[in-house]
Amino acid sequence: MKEHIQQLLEQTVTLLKEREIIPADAAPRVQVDRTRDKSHGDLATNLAMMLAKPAKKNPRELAQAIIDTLPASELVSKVEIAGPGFINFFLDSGWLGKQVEKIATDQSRANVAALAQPQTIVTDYSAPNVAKEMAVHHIRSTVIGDAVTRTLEFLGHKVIRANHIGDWGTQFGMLIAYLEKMENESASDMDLSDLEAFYREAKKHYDDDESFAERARNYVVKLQGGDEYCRTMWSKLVDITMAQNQAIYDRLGVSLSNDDIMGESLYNPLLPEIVSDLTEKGLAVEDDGAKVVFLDEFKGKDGNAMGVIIQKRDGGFLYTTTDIAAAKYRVDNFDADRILYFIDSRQAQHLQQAWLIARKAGYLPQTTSTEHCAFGMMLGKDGKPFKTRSGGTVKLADLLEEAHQRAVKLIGDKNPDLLGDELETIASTVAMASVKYSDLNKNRTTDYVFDWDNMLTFEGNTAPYMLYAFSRIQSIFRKAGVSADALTGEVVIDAEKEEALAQKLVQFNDAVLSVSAKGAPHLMCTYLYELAGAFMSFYEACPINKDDVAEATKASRLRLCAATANTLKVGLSLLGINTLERM
RNA sequence: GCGCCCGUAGCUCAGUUGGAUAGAGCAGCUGCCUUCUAAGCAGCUGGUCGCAGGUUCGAAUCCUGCCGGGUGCGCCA
Repeated sequence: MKEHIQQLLEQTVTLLKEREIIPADAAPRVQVDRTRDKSHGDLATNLAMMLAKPAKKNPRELAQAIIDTLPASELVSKVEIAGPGFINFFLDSGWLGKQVEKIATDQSRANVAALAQPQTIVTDYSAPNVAKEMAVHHIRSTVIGDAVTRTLEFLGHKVIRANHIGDWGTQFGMLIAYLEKMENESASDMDLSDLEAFYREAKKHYDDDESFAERARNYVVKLQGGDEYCRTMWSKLVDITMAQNQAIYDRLGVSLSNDDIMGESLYNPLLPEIVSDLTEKGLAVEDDGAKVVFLDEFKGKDGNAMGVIIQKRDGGFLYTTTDIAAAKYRVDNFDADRILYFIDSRQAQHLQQAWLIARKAGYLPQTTSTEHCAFGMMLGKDGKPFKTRSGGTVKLADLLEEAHQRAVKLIGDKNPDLLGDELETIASTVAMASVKYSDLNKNRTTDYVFDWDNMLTFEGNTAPYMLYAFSRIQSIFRKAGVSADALTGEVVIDAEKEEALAQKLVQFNDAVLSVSAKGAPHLMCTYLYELAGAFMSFYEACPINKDDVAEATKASRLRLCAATANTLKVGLSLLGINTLERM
C-alpha cells in the first residue's frame, strides 16, 4: 500500500525535475507514513518539506505543485495539504472494499504476493550444545529466528536454516570417555535422558580420575584426527542430544529438523587452510606463539590495535576462526545475499571482528550482508537472570511443561465444560503460543523480563487475545451457517469501524515486508494486535447474525470477517503460532 | 581504561531510518452481557521521553558532554 503511493511520488519527482521546478540533482528519500490522526487522512508524506530548501520554494507552495503533478490513482480519493507542508492522502473506500475481497478470497496468503526478485538468505539460529539440555536462554534465538525464517520463506526467498550446534571442542574427549565407561558398565542401552547429569558426571571423573582424564585427552586427539571409533561415539552423543532437542522443537512448533544441522564440526576441516591463507595475505601474524589478526578498527586495553587470536599457541582453534569459516562457507556454498545471526547481544563485538576479518580476506563480498539480530538475556521479575528457585539453570523442557500446566488450569477454570483431550489440545496451543508470543512481542536488544503473569493471564496484548479474536470469527461463521471460503458478497465499507478494520487489513503486506527487512518479528506482533483490536471494535459495533441486518450488509461484513481470519491465521503462522477454531 | 547496547506512565513495553496533540497492555477508577464467545467493548486517571547543551521549520529519535544500568575486551565457546 505504502509502496504504491511511494511510486506515485517518485514519478512526480521525475516530472517536477523535467519541469525544473526542483533541481535535477535532488535525490529525496520518498517517505510515506501512516497518519496518527484521522483528520490527516490515511497516509502522509513530508516530501514537500524535504524538497523546499533545494527547490528554494515555500513548502506549501511546493506541496501544491506536487499535488498538481501527481498521477491519478484508484487508491486515492482525496489529497490535501496540511500544516507546514504535509501532503495527506485519503484512501478510496471503493478500492478498500475490493482489497478486502481479495484478502477474504486468499486463505493461504491473505493477498500478499511473493517477491519478484527473491534472495538467498541464511538464518543462523537456535544453536544448542551437544550433551547439554536446551536451557531457557535458547528460546530467544530459536523462536525469534524461526519467525523471521518463516516470514522470509513466505515472501519467496530461498532460506537456508543453519543450526550452528555446539558439537566440537576439547570437552568431547571427556564425554566420549564417559560414554564408553557407561556402555561398558551397563549391558543394556544407555539412558541419557538426563544430559545434565551425564555432563556433570563426566566432568567429575575427568577432575578426579587421572587415568580417565588421560584417556579423555587421548580421545580428543584421536577424534580430531578422524579416528573411526571416536567418530562413532561422538556421533552417538550428537544424535541423542538432537533427538531430545527435536522433541522440543516439535512441541514448540519450530521448523528446524536434523537436515538443518550445520554445527561447529562442519567448519573444523576448513580452519587450518583459513589460518594459513590469512597468514599468507599478511592479515595474521605470529604473536607470543599464537596466530593473531590485529584490527585497527578495534582498540585493545593498551590503546593499540586489538589482536584477535585465530589459532592458539598449542595449535587449537577458537570460535572466531569457526565464525570466519562459517561466513566463508555460506558465501562459497550458498552464494548468500544475506546472513542473519540470531545470537545473544553479548556476542556483538566478537561477530563484528569475525566478519571484518572475513571481509578483509575477501571471503565476504560487499554484496553479502551479515546482520546481527541481537537480543538480551532473559531475566526474572526481580531483574536478575532467570533461574530456578535453587539458582540453577531453567531447562526449556521444564518451562514448556509449566506453561502447559498453567494453561490447563486457567482454561479449565474459565471453561469447566472442556475436558480431556480437547482441553489438553487447546491448552497446548495456548501455552506454546503464549510463551512464543511474549518473547516475539518485544523488540528490545536489551534484556527481556520473563513473567508468567504477563503472558498467561490471557488479557490484553497476548497471543490468547488474538487466538480469541480468531475463534470468535469462526463462531460467527458457524452461527451464520456458512463456510468462509464460499462467501461471494460485495464488500461495502460504510460504518466507521468497518473502515478502520479494512484500513488495518490492507496494511498486512507492509508488516510482512518490515519484518523481513529488519529481522524483527515484534513488528508483526504489533500489527496483529492492532488488527485483532480493530476486529473486536468492529464486532461490538457492527452486528452480523441479527434479524435487522440487511442481507447485503451481512454478506459484506462476513467477508470482512473472512479477510480478518485469513490475515490473523497467516500472520500468526509466520510467527510459528497455530490458531484454534474454538477456545 | 577502551568499545557496544540501553534509560519513555507505578509495572511490562511500542513509537514506522527527524514529523503533526508521545501510544498500548497490566495495575487503579466508571459504564456495557435475556441479543454473533464479557479471555471482550466504551471511557477516565496516570509523562520534565535520565540530565544539560547543540543542529532546524520541526527532536523521544541526530550531535556533544555528563549521570545511571547492562555487557564485552589475547590463548573457553
